[in-house]
Amino acid sequence: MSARPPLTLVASLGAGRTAPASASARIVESVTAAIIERRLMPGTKLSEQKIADIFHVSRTLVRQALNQLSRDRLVTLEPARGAFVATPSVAEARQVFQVRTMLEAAMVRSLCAQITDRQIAELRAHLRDEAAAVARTDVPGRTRLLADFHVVLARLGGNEVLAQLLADLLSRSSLIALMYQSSHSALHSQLEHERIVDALEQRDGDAAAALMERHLAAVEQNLHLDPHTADLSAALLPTY
Amino acid sequence: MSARPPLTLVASLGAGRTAPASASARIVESVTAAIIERRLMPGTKLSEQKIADIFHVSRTLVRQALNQLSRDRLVTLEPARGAFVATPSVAEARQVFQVRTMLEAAMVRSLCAQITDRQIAELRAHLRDEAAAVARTDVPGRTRLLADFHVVLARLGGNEVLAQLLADLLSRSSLIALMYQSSHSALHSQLEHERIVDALEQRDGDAAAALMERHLAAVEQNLHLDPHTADLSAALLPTY
DNA sequence: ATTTAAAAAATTGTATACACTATTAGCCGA
DNA sequence: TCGGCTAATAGTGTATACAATTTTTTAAAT
Repeated sequence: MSARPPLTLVASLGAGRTAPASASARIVESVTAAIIERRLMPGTKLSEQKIADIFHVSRTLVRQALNQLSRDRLVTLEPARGAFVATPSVAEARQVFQVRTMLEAAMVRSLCAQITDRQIAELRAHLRDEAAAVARTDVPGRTRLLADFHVVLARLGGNEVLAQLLADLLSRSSLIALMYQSSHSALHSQLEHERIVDALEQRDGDAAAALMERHLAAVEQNLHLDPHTADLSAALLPTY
Repeated sequence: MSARPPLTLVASLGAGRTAPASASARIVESVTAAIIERRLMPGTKLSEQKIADIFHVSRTLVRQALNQLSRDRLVTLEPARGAFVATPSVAEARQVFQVRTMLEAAMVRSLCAQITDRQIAELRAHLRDEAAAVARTDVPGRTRLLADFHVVLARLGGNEVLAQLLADLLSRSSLIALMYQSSHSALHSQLEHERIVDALEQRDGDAAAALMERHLAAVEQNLHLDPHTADLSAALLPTY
C-alpha cells in the first residue's frame, strides 16, 4: 500500500508558492525536507556559497530560497552573519500549538458539516498508511504521515488559504518536535487520529473538535517544553 | 488624541520580518501602504526598474521586496512577466474570511480568560480613535483603524505567532475589501467593535466569540462577492 | 481597415563583480 | 600561557552585466 508519492507535506510547503519557482523552489524543498527529516539540526549555519555549489546555481537563487525559508520560520537570517536553521523558542512552540489548536478544532468542526463518505474513505486510507508505518517502525515515514494527516484534513475542507496556513504551522511544528524531542508515542498519536476520523464519520462536530484539542494538547504536553529549572547537576552531568 | 504614529498595521506587516530589513523592508512597507490606501489598484503592473528608480536602489532589492509581497499575497508574480498587485478571487475572499472567523472567534474567547483592566482601557482608547475618525469622515484613517482593531486584539493575547498570522490575513482582507467594494458602513463596524469590547470587559467569552463571528459575517456579507449572474444588461450598461 | 509577421524595445531571470562586515589567525606584550 | 590588538580571510549585501523572454512597434499582405 501507499503507492502514492511520499512528499505531501514537503511538496505542499515548497510547491507553487511564488512564481520564479523551479530553481529556488527546489532548494527550498530540499532544505525543508532536510530539516524535517532531521538531517539538518537547529542552529546549523547555511552558507550561501556552499548551497550554491551543491545545487550548481549562483548565490542569487540561494538567497531567494533562504528568504522564503526565513518567511516560513524554518530559517533565521542574521544580518551580515548569514542563515541558520531556526531554533524556535519554548514560547514560540507554545504559541504555534495554541494557534494550531484554534484552527484545527474549528476546522474539524466545520468539516463535519460537509464531509463526504468518499472523503472519509480517503482519511481511512491515510490512517491505514499511518498504522502500517507505525507497525513497521518506519520512523521517518510515520513522522511524515502523522504530520500529513493534519494537512490532508485541511485540504478536505477545500479552503486553500487554511490548508496553506496549516502547512506552514506544521512544518514549524516538525522543527519544534525535533528541538524538543517529543516523547509522545507514534502509536498513541495514530490512535488519536483514528478517533478523530470516527467522530468525523459520525458527523459529530463537537466531539471531533474536542478530540482534536485533546490530541494537540497531548502532543504538546509530551514535548520537553518545561524549563529544566535549577536542576544544574542533572543538566551538566551526562544522563547515562 | 491619537498621538501615536499611524502605521500599526503596515508596520506590523513590514517590520522586522526578515533580516536584510532596512532596504527592501522600506519598499515592502511603501507598497503595502499604497495598496491598503488604495493608491495602487488590483492588477497594476509593478515594474522592477520603475520601483528601483523611485527608491534609488538596484533591482536586486526591489526583487526581494516583491518576493516578500508575493508571500503576503498582496502581489502576484507571473513568471517572466512581472509583478502585479494581486486580484484575489471570490473564493479566496471567502476563504480568508472563514479562516479569520475561526482564528478571531477562538482568540477573543481565550482572551477573555486573561485580559486585564489595563488592556481593556487600551482597547477603549483605540475605540475612541475609531469613533473620532468615523465622526470626521476620515476615510483612510478610519479604514486603517478599523482594521487595526483586530491586530491590536491579537497582540493583547501575547501570542506573536497568532498576531503575525492575523496581520497577514488583515492585509489580504484590506485588498479584498478594496476589490469587492464593501458597502458595510464604517459606523456599523465601529459599533460592533464596541460591543465586542463590552463582552471582553464582562469576561463573557462565548458572547465575545459570537459577536466576533457575527461581525466578520456582516463584513463579508457586505462585500460584493455574489456572482453578478446573468444580469447582462446591468453588467454592460453603465450604472449611473 | 484588420490581421499577421517580423524586428525592435523593454523587462525579467540569472550570474558575476565589488564593497562592506564579521570571523579567524597570527602576533605582540604582559 | 593568556589576553588583546591587528591583519588576513571568508562571507554577506548590493549593484551591475548579460542572457532569455515578453511586449510593443512597424510593416506588409489580405
